[in-house]
Amino acid sequence: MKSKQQVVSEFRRTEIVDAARTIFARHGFALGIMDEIAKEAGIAKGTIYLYFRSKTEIFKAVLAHDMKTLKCSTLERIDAATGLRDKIGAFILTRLENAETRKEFFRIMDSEQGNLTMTRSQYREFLREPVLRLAAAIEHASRKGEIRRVPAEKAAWLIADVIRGTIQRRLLEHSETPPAEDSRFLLDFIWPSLALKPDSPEL
Amino acid sequence: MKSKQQVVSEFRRTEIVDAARTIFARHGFALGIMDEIAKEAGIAKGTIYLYFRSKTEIFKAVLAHDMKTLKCSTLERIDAATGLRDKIGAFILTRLENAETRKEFFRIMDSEQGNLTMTRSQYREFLREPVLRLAAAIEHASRKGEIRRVPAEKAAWLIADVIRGTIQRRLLEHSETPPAEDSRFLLDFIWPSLALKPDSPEL
Amino acid sequence: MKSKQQVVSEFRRTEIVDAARTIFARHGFALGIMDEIAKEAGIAKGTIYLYFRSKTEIFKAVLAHDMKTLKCSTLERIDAATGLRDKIGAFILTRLENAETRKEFFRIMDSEQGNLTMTRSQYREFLREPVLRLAAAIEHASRKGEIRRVPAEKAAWLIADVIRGTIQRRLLEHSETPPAEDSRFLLDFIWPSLALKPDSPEL
Amino acid sequence: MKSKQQVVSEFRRTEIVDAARTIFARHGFALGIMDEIAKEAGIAKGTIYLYFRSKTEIFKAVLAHDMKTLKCSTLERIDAATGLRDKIGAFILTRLENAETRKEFFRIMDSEQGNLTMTRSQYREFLREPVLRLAAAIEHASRKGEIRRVPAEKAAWLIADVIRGTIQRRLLEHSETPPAEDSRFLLDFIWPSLALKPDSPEL
DNA sequence: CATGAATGAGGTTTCATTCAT
DNA sequence: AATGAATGAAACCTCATTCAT
Repeated sequence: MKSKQQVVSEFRRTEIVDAARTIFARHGFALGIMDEIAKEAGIAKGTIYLYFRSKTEIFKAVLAHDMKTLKCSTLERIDAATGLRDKIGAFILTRLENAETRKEFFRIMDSEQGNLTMTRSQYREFLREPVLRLAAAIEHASRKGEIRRVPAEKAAWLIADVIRGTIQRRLLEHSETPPAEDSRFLLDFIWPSLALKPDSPEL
Repeated sequence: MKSKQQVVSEFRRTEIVDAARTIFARHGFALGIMDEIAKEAGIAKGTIYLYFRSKTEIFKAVLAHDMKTLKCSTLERIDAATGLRDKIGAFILTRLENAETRKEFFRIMDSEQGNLTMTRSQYREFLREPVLRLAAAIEHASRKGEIRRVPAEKAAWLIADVIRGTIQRRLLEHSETPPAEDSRFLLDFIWPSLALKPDSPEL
Repeated sequence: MKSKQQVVSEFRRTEIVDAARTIFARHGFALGIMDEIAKEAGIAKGTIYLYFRSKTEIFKAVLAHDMKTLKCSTLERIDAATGLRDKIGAFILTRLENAETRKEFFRIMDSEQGNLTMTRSQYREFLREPVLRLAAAIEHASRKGEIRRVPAEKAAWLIADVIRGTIQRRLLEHSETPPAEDSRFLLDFIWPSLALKPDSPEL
Repeated sequence: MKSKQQVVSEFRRTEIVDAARTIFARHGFALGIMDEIAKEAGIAKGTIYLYFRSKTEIFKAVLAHDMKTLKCSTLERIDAATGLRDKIGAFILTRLENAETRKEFFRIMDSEQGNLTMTRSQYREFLREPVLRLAAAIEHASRKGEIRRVPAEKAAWLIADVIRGTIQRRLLEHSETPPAEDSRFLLDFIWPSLALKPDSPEL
């Protein structure tokens, strides 16, 4: 049971993280200024330091929070789907939708990598779990002879790659295409690489 | 015919660009300090300013130079190949090999974004030409009935996506796998998405 | 009604302007360094930038403030005097006294020029108003036949010139002569140039 | 007898001093850059240091040269004139004409004072001699009863003051009035302050 | 003699972090 | 707990001076 203290504290942290995400998405880490984050959060600059030790700490918190959220929702929807094709579809769609609702996070992930010692590998880590979940499903289907024999993990990463590329293009071009449409296209395009026979309709 | 002056000057610029590439790859733009670049280049800080007006100018020079180099080599090898499958293979292999020899450039491209007014979109631009060249080949084959009917440009971008993902994984995992091997795998994996029939029964 | 904030802020600005005046008077604009101004003001260098955007901004503030003060006091005392001779006397005395209490400002005005886009002409502007006020009085007396017919504005500027020269000599020689004495001498010397008859006593 | 060496060396020094005068007049001492001086002189930057030890040295040379030239011409013309009124007229006219032909020097003298330890007092020194020569003439006339009894040196400085002010106004307003005209006006205006009786009834 | 590329001390400005209120 | 003024380390850039050619 949380004390009132904790609730308030938790709330402040969330406020700050939200503000920071906006600012970092806009300017990147180095050019995202504490003053701006404070203003965005509607609090004083000094207050931030009551909740976070440093700018880097906030940055990590932003990523950690978003990654956790996104990872969970992705895993859930993969698990909820039955059959490999649907699981892959769920993976794709979830990621595209998430990118839609959390553009800022994706913009950050797109831009800050390698600078802060962890970001890039942390991102990989965050993606790894859903990807491995997908890989497991591929492996399973592969063994049961439902699809071709493919290196499951590699295949799963490639699927993740095309999703990521698609997301980037959507962000870049301010695409209005519904996620579901891009999702369907991706699935149809990729599926023949896994399927035993050309069972996908002509594109 | 270049004068000795020009040769030396050209050489200095190259030295600086090389040093800057290393530093920017290591720390990103904002955190890559001029002092460090100078030290890496083995010259004094002030000297840099004899050849470049500002830090941003250097950054642009790094990207412009590498992009041009990479773009040209990619286009050449695509054109040299005959047949769609080989062209795609050439595209993949060239990119993987380039990433091998120019790791630093890829690390930069992976990490810097739209803060510097251009980077991200400039990168897109640099990739666009080879991708469109590939798309043209796909379109051609598609019309001649040699492959499935697919939206050529989209397909080409997806191919670029899996390559990019593979490159990143290679960089991240300090992979020792020869580019040719990863290249072959990618091609085999992607090809069924384009082929009329499953022509690579065993992977 | 000013808030406490505003009072403090106002006070800081004044402190900085005062320190800057001292430093600029000592070394001029280009050679007056921010570090020194900060030290003179007894604050950290960064603090200055909370109150002024740039070094140039501070310089302008120094001049604007002093000019306004000096101009107002001069105009007031000219207006307060009755009769041309007394008005001229008021002009001279006020300027000499001001130079006494604001030596630093005069040292700056003496040394900085049109580099800073404005200074010199701004100075002219600042002097112009009192001088024109004096010119009006001369013109008036001239038309009423109280003095010789002279080009009023030119005459007023010449009076300003001898005052300026006297001020400079006083500053340079660290003169101990009371302003009133120099003032009386100047007035007696100049007056025959305006008077109808040689009515001034032998010097 | 000068050797060829010395002649050439002398020539180079003059070239540099001329260039420096132009640049210092344009930007002041601190903002007058060696590169610019070199370019103006049409030689390489390094060459300057074969003839002058430092930037300050050049500045001093500029002033010293111009002051000497101007001082000599002024003294000569004062001496050449006979009678106090003509001597004063000669002083005024010479200064106005010099200001015309050596605008740059006057612009420097107007702007750099007090920064470089010497300038201001050096300037005073340069003016002092002609002024004292004038003072001597005034003193002489005063004793002989040709003019009022006035403190000769003070009076001479005041005359120098109105000249200086006039020069500044001419420079500032890019005045097209011939020096002779301004000179005549000044003399007519000042003379009554010295004359025994109002001898110039019409101005 | 002449050059101009190279140097690096030193200047202005920014901004993460602290601390008195 | 919250504030935001103050701090000062560090970044970018300039330019007087040197020195190898």
